[in-house]
Amino acid sequence: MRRILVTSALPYANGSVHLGHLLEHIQTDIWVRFQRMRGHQCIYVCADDTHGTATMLLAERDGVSEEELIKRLHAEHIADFERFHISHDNYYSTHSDENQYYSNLIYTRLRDRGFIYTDNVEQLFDPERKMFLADRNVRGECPRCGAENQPGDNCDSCGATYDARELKNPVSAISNSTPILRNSEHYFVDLPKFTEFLREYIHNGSQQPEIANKLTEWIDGGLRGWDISRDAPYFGFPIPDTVDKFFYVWMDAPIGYLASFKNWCTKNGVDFDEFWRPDSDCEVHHFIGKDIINFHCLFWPSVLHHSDFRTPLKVHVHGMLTMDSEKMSKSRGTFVLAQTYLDFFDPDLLRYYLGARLGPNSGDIDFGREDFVSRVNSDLVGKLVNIAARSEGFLAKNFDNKLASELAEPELWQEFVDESDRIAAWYEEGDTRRVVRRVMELADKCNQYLANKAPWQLIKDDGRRDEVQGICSMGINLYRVLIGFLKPIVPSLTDRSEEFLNAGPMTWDNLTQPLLSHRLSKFGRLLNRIELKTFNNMIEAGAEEATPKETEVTDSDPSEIQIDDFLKVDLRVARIVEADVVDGADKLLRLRLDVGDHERTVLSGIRSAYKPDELVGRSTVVVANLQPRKMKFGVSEGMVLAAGPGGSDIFLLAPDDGAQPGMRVT
RNA sequence: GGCUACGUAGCUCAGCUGGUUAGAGCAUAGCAUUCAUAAUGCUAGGGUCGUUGGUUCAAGUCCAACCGUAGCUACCA
Repeated sequence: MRRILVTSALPYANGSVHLGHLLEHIQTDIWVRFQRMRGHQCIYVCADDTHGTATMLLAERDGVSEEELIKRLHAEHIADFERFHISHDNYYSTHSDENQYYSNLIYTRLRDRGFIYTDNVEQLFDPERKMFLADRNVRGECPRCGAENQPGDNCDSCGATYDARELKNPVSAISNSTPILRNSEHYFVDLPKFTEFLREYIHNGSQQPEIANKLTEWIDGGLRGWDISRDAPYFGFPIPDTVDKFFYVWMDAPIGYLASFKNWCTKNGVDFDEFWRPDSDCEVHHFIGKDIINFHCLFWPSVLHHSDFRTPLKVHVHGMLTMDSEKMSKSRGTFVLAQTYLDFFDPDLLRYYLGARLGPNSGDIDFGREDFVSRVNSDLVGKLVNIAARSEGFLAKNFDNKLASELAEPELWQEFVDESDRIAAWYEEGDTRRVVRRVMELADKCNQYLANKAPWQLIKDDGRRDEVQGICSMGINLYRVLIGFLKPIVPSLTDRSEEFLNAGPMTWDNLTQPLLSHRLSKFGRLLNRIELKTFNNMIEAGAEEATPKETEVTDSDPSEIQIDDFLKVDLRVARIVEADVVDGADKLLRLRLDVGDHERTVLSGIRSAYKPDELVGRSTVVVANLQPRKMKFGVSEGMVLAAGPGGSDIFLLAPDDGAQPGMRVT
């Protein structure tokens, strides 16, 4: 049994989970589920990346503490990933005791060995906010072409790169004041000292070939010291034995992998050092996007190696996600949030589509809406699931759902089973698009077999009933192998299939044993076709969501409203008289509300936290003058109020005893 | 600008170390079929493999230049 630790890059705690995050977590999760299915110990950890100026400014804008902000997003991120069946063993935070401990430990080890030096850095300083400005927080005129309102690192207009200090007429993007130059002492990791180590490390098989090329280029260009300190005010960990110096967020972010794992180890009684001591024979795998290879393939292994930790066995780098061949864009609506996607589609469909597109190299992945719809409909529904559906009918009607006692076509069965090793090898190297392609070829083969045998003809002949049973049992058994091969990619479709197959969870070993003389349980609908229209609706919804948010950011004072604004909202006490689940919707409950003089129907997305029965008879608060909204499953006439991040953490508001339906809330 | 990838049918891609008439799926058209969530099977059309040169008996496959696309260019999170 291999012992494997796996990570995905840490999502930053300043926004919601979107399709870009999901690409990475789905890729990782497929790999993780595959390893577990093979019987290996595979621990998958992640965390929120919480530190830095961005968190600080965002918290300030929202008028909350950084801790509150990151706590809220943490809960939201966990809920989002869960709904996509991302099987993290621990989803932690870089703002944790463990992380501070390891950050300090690594830093002091590096320092005591002479790998840290200090240097004076002259930087733009915002005199009003009393803080140093990162390049992105300065705007000014390009020193080369004179274009206005350019950021502090390079010019969008002419492409020049420069130092923020060269900008003409610089302005702080935070306070609009004019920055001044100021000196500050910074702490550096002496990266050039690690050059020889890195040259060896990047060719030890831990990197994809094209990534190793890229890294070689950087190393050949000469490494510079890595600035790991930031001045106060900064949301982060103070650097030991300094005043007002903090670790740069990229210093403690990867250490968050250690912290999250340590936290899990403590809870599960596992020895952390088994995995992280230099001579460990456990495996460590990182999954990242190609935008952050410098941090993970240069800084991170250097830092680990020189502070007595093992280095990662492999860094799996994927490309960026584009939508319809364009960058994801908030205003176009193609910057799709996890929550938006879930309002429209089953998570397995995204997993399938991305799985079908992802390979072992770091090329970009384009999400084509027509491609998505067609792959789901023809591959998953038309080819694969259809095999089960068309076979099952005969078995249910004529054979009491019982499979034949032997295989009708042992050679065909063997041909499918023989693919097991090849497919496993593709999973291992992250080539899931090959897995999917091969499985679909086999599905074609299976449909050909069924078309050839035409059991719907044979069944008319009483003397050939056994043949029909044999053919359909083949269909079911072949379906089982195929869905088993795809289990890491589409876990919930597999769950439903396993239930129907009635033979327990599939492992990589047992899926190559045929089911004989076995009784299936009742067949339910496994998957629905989708429409392009739904996809377009999702994009529209995404665009709508994005619009108000962006104006909010630019508005000078968005947080205050007038009393009139509040009084426009007609809040009423309502009693829930009926509550039902909505057929076909995952998240909605249909509530019948008594609001005093009449009753009305409200569709509410609280199904993940409440059962219909527990709601009937309760009082709550409803927005009574909300424009009725047509939803996919009917018209909703209002909105009930609830708090919480979502998932099982939704809390319906309730008035104290005595409040009667129809009373206005003021 | 430099670097790293990529550029094969309308779309998404296979084509391993160069070797018979360049493949698949989707889409399109025709036929068949009706067990299945209109699902499936068979057949057909469609590509001078980004361009131009070169190496070779032989190149989509190697080399060079050029064109185009994407990303990176580290003190941005």
